[in-house]
Amino acid sequence: MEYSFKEIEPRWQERWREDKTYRVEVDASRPKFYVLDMFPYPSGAGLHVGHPLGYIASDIYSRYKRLKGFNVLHPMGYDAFGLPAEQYAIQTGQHPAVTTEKNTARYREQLDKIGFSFDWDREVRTCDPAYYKWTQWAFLKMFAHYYDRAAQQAKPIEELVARFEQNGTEGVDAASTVELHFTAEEWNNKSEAEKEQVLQNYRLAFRADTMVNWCPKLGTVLANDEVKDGLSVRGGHPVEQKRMKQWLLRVTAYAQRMLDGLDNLEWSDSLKEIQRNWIGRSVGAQVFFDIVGNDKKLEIFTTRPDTIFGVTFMVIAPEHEMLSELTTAEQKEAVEAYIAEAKKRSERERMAETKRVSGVFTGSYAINPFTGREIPIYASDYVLSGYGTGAIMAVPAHDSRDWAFARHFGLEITPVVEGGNIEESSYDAKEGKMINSDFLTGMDVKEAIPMMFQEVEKRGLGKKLINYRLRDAIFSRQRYWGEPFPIYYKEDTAYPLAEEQLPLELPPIANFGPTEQGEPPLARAEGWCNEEGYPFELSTMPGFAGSSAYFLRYMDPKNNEALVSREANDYWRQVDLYVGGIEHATGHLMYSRFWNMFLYDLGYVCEEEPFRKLVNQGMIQGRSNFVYRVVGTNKFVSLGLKEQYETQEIHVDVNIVKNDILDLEAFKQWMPDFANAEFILEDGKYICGWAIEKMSKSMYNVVNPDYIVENYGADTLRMYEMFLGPLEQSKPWDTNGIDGVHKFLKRLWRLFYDRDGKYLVTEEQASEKELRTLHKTIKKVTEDIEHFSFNTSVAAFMICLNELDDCSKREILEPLVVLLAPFAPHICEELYHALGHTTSVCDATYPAFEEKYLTLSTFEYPVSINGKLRFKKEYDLNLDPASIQADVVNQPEAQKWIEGKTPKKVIVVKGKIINIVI
RNA sequence: GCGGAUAUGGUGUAAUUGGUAGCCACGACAGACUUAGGAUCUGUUGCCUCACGGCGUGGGGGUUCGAGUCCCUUUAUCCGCACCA
Repeated sequence: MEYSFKEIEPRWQERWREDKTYRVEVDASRPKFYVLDMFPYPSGAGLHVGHPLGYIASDIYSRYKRLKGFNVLHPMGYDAFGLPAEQYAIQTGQHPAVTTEKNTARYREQLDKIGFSFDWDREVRTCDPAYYKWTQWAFLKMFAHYYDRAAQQAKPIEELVARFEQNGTEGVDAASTVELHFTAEEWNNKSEAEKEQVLQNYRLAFRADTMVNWCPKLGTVLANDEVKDGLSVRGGHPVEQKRMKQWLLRVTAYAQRMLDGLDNLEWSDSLKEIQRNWIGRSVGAQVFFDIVGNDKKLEIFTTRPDTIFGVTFMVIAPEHEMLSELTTAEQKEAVEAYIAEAKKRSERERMAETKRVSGVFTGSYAINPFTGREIPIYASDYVLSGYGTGAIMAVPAHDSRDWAFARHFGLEITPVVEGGNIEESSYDAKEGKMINSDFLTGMDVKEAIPMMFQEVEKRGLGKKLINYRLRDAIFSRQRYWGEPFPIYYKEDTAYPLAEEQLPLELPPIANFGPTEQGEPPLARAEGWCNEEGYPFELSTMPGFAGSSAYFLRYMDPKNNEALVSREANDYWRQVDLYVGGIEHATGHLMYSRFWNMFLYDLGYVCEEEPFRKLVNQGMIQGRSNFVYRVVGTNKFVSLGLKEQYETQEIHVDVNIVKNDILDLEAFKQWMPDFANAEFILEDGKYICGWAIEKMSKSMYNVVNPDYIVENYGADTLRMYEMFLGPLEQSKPWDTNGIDGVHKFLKRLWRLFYDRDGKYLVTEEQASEKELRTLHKTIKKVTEDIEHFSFNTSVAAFMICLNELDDCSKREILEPLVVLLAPFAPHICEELYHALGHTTSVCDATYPAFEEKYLTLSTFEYPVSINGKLRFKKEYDLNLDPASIQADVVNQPEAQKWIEGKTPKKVIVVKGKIINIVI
């Protein structure tokens, strides 16, 4: 009987579905473990072989934990709102819900074939009203709260209103868009709309008129993490800066907590570093500079207050609100020309030309508060309006950008720190002795910085301040296929829906593009207003809204009363292991931490951080194959001979190439153009060229998991994906090599059944050697799983089989099958039952290794003498190292090399003699 | 420019964490069984050399009895951030 995966795998998948083998419930008697995958966006292209990599790893870990006695929550769902379905809808008129449903079914079919242990009863879809009710609910909560910085916590907005009514802004320390000051009287005299206007400055979900990333091609605004190099991440369309009124989430309120929280997470250092950079904390000083002939002061932010004696000019951003006021009559024309030019340049150009120096003198002067000198104020786009105060004090001697600017405009460069050669470049390092700096002169930079923080405060010039690069997240999209905002408008004032009115369902429309007036598609919806006729918000929520709390919903997916019940949350708490791509570092992984912290502040969840341990699987790249057409003919020349001809390189479908050898018949049938192809072969074969590229349809290098399952089985696919290399490393998919893993499973099968289907397993006692092999394997595999080193654990199974040498003893095979079950569940389930069990291998007991089998016997070790002699001898581990030394020295073999001399030194490491020095 | 990661046979990789470099596979070569093989099994396979032996973990240097592993330096590739004051 042959190993027939085609028969075995569907049979067990069916059985698992019927028996609900993977259903999981709260069970206080057992320890819990929560393993989560990043849920997929169901795209029309279906899964390729790279998508399941992380899912397979997490599935192995889930199954392993289950065998170890944990109650494992391992759910799956779909991130179903999104751009591609909507773009498709605009082109075809087909409703995104229909496309999404179709794609989801296809995904499910593909996932099922791989044999995952998901509890599908807990499936969530972000586009399901019963699900997005809770996305809208969280939004309403954010709308109804502000962030109290003193208490480091979100609090109800009513508490803030009460404080305003009592004392105005006096004593209020709240996260806000701009710092406001008013008295209780002023507050109480405001109209309802005016009060709301003020509150928008504090709400955690708020509407503001800000500079946003506007993508004209997509017709929507985008968050910072959705833009890269001035292009939209989805589609690669140009993005411009535009002032618009948009909904935002005040994620900046949580900047410090998100930064601090990283320290206690088991995430990779590189991922933590990306988040730290994205938050971008910097400690500096706010300093106010007097302006000549103006009562107002110019506020700047600097991290180098120590260099203040070297300030020779000031620079403000072209968008700075004081620019027109600072511009003198003589400079008006030049400044306006500069602003006009700066506006014309796209964000992309501006970023590409960072070396270009441009700017304009405003005509005004500021006064250096320490030297009393008058210094010119310039405007330049190298100063960003969005960071700090949009104004800087320029220290050309110690900042390379200021240096370039000073050189360009012929401004003075005064060194204040010793070091470097300021004729050639600025000296930016934060080390050295201070010079030309009055009372700082002679000090070290490291002493001068804290000294100046004090001095600035003492003189009333400003104060120490912490700045973050993190921006509030733009939360509205001018799109259809997303969660509607539970918001309606009276005049221009936003009002929340009552919780009881949720979910506010997406209305049906027929045309999915923006209106002629440029309004979002929801403007086309009939009766898109509340009972009183007040219109609802026309934008919808962004993609990250639905994925920000889905891990909580899995804990209690059918609850209609709460996002997650207290009972379920208290049990499952947080995700113990999260597996997914690093591309979500500054998007989803930031937003869901924010979202979770907010719910934590409100007492809805019991853990501040959502994901305790996170593993980033690497990307699977494609491995493309090429054929070489002789130019102007229909002849194709094999790789080794192509230098003799003038050839054209053509991508060929990797599925008709094996081990880089082209299947000639399949090639002829592949495309009509090649039906009459002729070949110039080498050794009777056509050898293709290859290259590592992104896996994509246009490169014909997409390998479909169904294809692998069809030809080798799910168990082979699972093991081969793990065998390919370390989980976290990016690597190309190469179907060559899959035979090795497949052969392993066939050999395992052979230990149970011979060719004629005769059952071979015996009750015979295992030998010492066999037991050693088994226990060595258990130890190795267990350790490797714990370290997510699945490639080496697969190798360990292969070594085990090599060493076992056709052993068909139950004593060995039964533990082995359980050990292998997380990797190859179908065949192991089959073999486990063949051993006489009637329950699932998922409920077996994980085999423990016994140390005695590993340590009882003697072991081999090497000895080298002066790096020359190498010989082996077996010793008992329990022997005293000293006696081993004596023994080795006295051995004739060793003596021959020592040649009668007394060794100077015998080096023993962990009871092993490593070297003898004569 | 700043930050992070990686570099080992023809290929994917491994290395008890400072201790015989190349485990486990793929591929290749040879053989066995076969009508046949893209099945199965056995053997060989880092490089140079008939061999003895020598060389070998991107390059150069260092620490050490001993370095793929630690330190310095350099090159290449990938990733993240990018006028962040």
